[in-house]
Amino acid sequence: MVPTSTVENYLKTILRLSAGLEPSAMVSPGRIAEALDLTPGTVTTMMKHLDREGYLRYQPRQGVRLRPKGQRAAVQVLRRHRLIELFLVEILRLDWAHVHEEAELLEHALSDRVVERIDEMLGRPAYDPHGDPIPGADGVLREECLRPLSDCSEGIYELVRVVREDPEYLTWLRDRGLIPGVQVTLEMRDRLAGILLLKVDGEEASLRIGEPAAGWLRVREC
Amino acid sequence: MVPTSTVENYLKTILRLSAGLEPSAMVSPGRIAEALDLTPGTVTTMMKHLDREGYLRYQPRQGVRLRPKGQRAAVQVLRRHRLIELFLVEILRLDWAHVHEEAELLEHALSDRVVERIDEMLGRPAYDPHGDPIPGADGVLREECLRPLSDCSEGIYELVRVVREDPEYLTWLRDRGLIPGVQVTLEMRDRLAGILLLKVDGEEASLRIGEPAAGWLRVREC
DNA sequence: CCCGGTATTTTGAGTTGTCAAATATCAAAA
DNA sequence: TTTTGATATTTGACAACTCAAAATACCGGG
Repeated sequence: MVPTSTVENYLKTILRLSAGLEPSAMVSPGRIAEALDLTPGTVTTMMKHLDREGYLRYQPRQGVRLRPKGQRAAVQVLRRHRLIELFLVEILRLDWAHVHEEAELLEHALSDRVVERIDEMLGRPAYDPHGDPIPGADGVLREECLRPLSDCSEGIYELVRVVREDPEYLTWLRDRGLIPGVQVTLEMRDRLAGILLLKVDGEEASLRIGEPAAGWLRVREC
Repeated sequence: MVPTSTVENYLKTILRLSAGLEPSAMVSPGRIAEALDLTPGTVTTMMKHLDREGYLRYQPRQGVRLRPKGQRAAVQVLRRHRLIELFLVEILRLDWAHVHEEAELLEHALSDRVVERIDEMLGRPAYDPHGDPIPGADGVLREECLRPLSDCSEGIYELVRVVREDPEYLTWLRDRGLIPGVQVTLEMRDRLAGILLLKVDGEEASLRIGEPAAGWLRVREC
């Protein structure tokens, strides 16, 4: 009855892959295989299984769409994952560059009881250390429309979210004050060179950052 | 290279089963099967596997003895388990009656990094909430010789350890102030009836407890 | 010294999750 | 329309872990 951690990982990945798409859109097996680093055949097999179990709708050669049961399960995993990340940073004082990997393991091992205590202890937080929203215990996952900094024109923005887990990248960001909540000024951009010139609030010097690296940063207009 | 959580559970169980025995003693497959709730055949298969992997010495129809590699691995699991239990009680304020079950899951999912932070945060504790010693990071597991309260004669003792995980029993103990560190006076015992009369430090009334229930309590002479 | 009961091992099979490689499908280009 | 290339599915296999039940070994009493 209770999904295995393998199943949880599939569901979580499908949820992530379908974020932003219209609800009717299907996720292709290939993208799932890619995301989980599995062979396509493995994914096909599992999709049939998850369909039989009622987690999702699998239509051969079309793809897959979460059903309510799968959606609920996936959101709960996401909730655990993000609460754990915040817990590791806030309470255990772990480096934010590494908490994703840790949470990846722990998200399958924490009981509801422990998750509830953590949630309470952290004061029912709304965002994890990367700025991702933490779903409530009721399973409501609200999405915000944020813009990649790489799509913005000159102006003042609030850095809301970082959508990349790579520890080296995260360390680089933190060393330059680029953490969620900080105010950044996009002073100038050179579209031909693909470089942005930023002023990070609280930092001395301006900062040059390439378009790909700016693309992982999601901002809100101030 | 890294043991699966299944293997960790076998090793942990073998360590527990060989605690108190002389180091040359072998643990029988039957007892392992019993402890892990598996069929004997399953255990035989696994013992051969663990022998091949160098975790232990398996002698057919004799039993099994941990080798250094298996001993180390088992002690590390024990360390994780006990640190987690204490962490859950001290930091997360979970009920001590339930932390064993939680730790049983988490002990396989925590990285060394997290364990180290927890250890530090708790101030390098020596004992878990049940009074079991927590092995150091170096893998040293010291054993103390404690007496079951059911073997003691009238006198004053310190309750050091509770060697049973059953939540109902633990709740019952706590409600009567019987937690590790408390001083208890064995006022009288009725060997024929199999009942002990206790005075728990800080409690009003004396307490009657049966021999089996007293047998799970380990004490040190005051 | 054999005999019966208990503990252990063997055997054959099932489950879950995975891969490699052969095969099938489909849409877009030719 | 036919071909082609990308994507998806099928097939056969394997590794880890487990069980049920048959076969075997061991031990103590008669």
